Amino acid sequence: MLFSTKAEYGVRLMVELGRRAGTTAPEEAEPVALATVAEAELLPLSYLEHLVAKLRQADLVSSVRGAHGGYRLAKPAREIAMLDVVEALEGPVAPMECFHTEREGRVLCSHEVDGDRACATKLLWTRVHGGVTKALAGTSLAELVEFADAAAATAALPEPVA
Amino acid sequence: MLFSTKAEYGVRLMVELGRRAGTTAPEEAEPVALATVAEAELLPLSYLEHLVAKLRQADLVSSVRGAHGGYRLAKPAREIAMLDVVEALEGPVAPMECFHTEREGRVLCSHEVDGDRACATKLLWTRVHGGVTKALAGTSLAELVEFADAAAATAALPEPVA
DNA sequence: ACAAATCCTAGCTGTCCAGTCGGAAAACCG
DNA sequence: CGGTTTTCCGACTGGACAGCTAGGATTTGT
Ligand code: FES
Ligand code: FES
Repeated sequence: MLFSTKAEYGVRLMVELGRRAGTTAPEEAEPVALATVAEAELLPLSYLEHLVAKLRQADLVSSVRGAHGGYRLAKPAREIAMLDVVEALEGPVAPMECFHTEREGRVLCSHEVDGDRACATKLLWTRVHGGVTKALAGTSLAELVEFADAAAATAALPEPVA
Repeated sequence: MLFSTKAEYGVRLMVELGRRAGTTAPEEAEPVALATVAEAELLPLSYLEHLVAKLRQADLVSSVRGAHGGYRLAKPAREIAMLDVVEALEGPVAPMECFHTEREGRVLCSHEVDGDRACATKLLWTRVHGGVTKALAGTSLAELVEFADAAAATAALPEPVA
């Protein structure tokens, strides 16, 4: 059980955009060309194009076309929940094929739709689903950006000789 | 992102074994033929054979060969954590390909192994992983069995005429 | 001996991930 | 203007893996 690289790459992309924007309001930040982040993160450019398209459709990034164009965050990093990012890339997050969350948090599973019998495993998948969404929804892009900046800062320190 | 049907079917199988055992100690319970649970849960028998093999290797069920043979739980349902069940079926649970949990809970990811740079997304996947494992480890088979029994009981009530 | 069951290995079919490719449209620059 | 840089869009592919199925060998009750 794992997320695909769509999520991995897409999250990287968002973090990179967040880092370049820094503290400036997203509207004023310079758009970043996709080739730049592809080089920085060592990811295939042509693949990133597909991912960023989904992020744009979800209104998480905005684009500027033409020369000197690129992408920037559509809203400040603190207001972007990673749940939205991941769902934009991978579709609705559910632990099982048969598991569909209704709008009001009500859970449906195939066995119940069929109506024949109560589903024994629903309790388990509901808990798992809750754990994942809670972790995802409770993490903002800003947190990851800070985390990445902090890691880069310590890495940039002159290596003490052993 | 989802678990495969291996987990779904396997959990069903375990619940079924737990229900048939009832409150009797697992050693004394009659072994249940796989064909029985296949019929009860409408699952392909030949596929279940593969799944139960993994559960047996993980010492979650024990088998009795020959006529009147079958499977039973290897220990009381209350002592079986669903995390073990799922991991036996799907392998180690990790949200990403690049994400490996060391024995002491330490987390390694490919970027760090390469040593070149700190991984920006590790924070996120660590939280997700924690959410999933917490949900899975905190749920025992006994809980699911009780849940299933309760649901079956209400369903068995005579349907009030509309 | 026979039947009922577990056990084991192999293979098959579709789906989807990960990535490539080619080219169109849009905007800037001289 | 024309050329360059970029986003944008669709189609295509190669491989991996999920989800079975088939066939048989082995063990054990009656
Ligand atoms: S049918 Fe899978 S959770 Fe109910
Ligand atoms: S490389 Fe994926 S979590 Fe670090």
